[in-house]
Amino acid sequence: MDMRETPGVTPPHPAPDVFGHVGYQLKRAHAALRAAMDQALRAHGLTVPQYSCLEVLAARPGMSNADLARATFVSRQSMNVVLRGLQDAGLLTRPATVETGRARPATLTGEGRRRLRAAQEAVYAIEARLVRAVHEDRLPALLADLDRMARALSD
Amino acid sequence: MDMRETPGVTPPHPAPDVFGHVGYQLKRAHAALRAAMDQALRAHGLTVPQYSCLEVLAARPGMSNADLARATFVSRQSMNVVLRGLQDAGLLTRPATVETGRARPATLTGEGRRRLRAAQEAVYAIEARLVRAVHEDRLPALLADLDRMARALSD
DNA sequence: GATTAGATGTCAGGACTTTGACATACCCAC
DNA sequence: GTGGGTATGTCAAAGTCCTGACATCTAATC
Repeated sequence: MDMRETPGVTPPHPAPDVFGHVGYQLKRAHAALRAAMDQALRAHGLTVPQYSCLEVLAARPGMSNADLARATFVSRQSMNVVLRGLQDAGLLTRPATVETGRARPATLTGEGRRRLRAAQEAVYAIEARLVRAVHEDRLPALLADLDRMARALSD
Repeated sequence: MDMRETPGVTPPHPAPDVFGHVGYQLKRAHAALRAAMDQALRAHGLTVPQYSCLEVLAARPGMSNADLARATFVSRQSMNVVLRGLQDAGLLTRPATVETGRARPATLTGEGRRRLRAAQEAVYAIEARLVRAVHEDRLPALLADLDRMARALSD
């Protein structure tokens, strides 16, 4: 057994130090993705939260503020200002009033779809680099592992 | 071939929508990890950047402000305020002056090591949940994929 | 030795995000 | 119907982080 001068907490798996932990590598990959997306989207006049909102909204039209916040992993308040900005820019519309409940469904405008399509060209190039980086046979396994990790921490 | 009503950009791999993209699942897993760590560290009076700084510093004593910023994926300015806070709390020390260059090496104090060890107990429990979530035979492959993705976006 | 480039620490300003709080609206048991 | 629980939208305040900028220090180049 390991008899070095480590009276500390034993890590849950064999790793020489923090840099070998799953959490650290997850953070590192996410930081790289965030930086790449930030730079790519700057040319299109969009921030990452704005793009995420448009992308999710294109896949699931009619989502409410709270729905979008959960789907993009930010607070309702943050998504609220994002929606305001996109609405003022004419990229999406929300009914001023709604017959039942408080949730106002948001839908993309034509201009919103156009801007999203232009931005997707840049972002999908990044996604393609991610996909090429992993061995293509292992891509489904990677997606499954990410999903299981996320759900393991959410219960 | 796919003949649905999609005149948009074709995604780089088969996924019904955004939620199947690698980038999205990466973001989701990271958000779950961040939330879990935030909650776990609150009991120990540490923020995630503070804990990251202590953890990295324990693995590589004597790192400078810029070194720590790069290792924890924040700006030098953010790391500077983190170091100030930890220094004021007596968890690490930096020499006021240095014989050569501007970089002041930071080292943990005894109290810093004690606080880190206490916090590690909580954080390593989260890391253990991550490790259990993935099939243990695939853990090395997962770490390799995360590493390759991060490096693929950093060149 | 002077100069240029690169790296570091720090300050000021602004942008973004979160926490806390409150009012409104639905749903379900009773 | 009524009360409790839950979900939503929004406001205010605080915290966090980043971009831009500048001075300092080293090392390489001429």
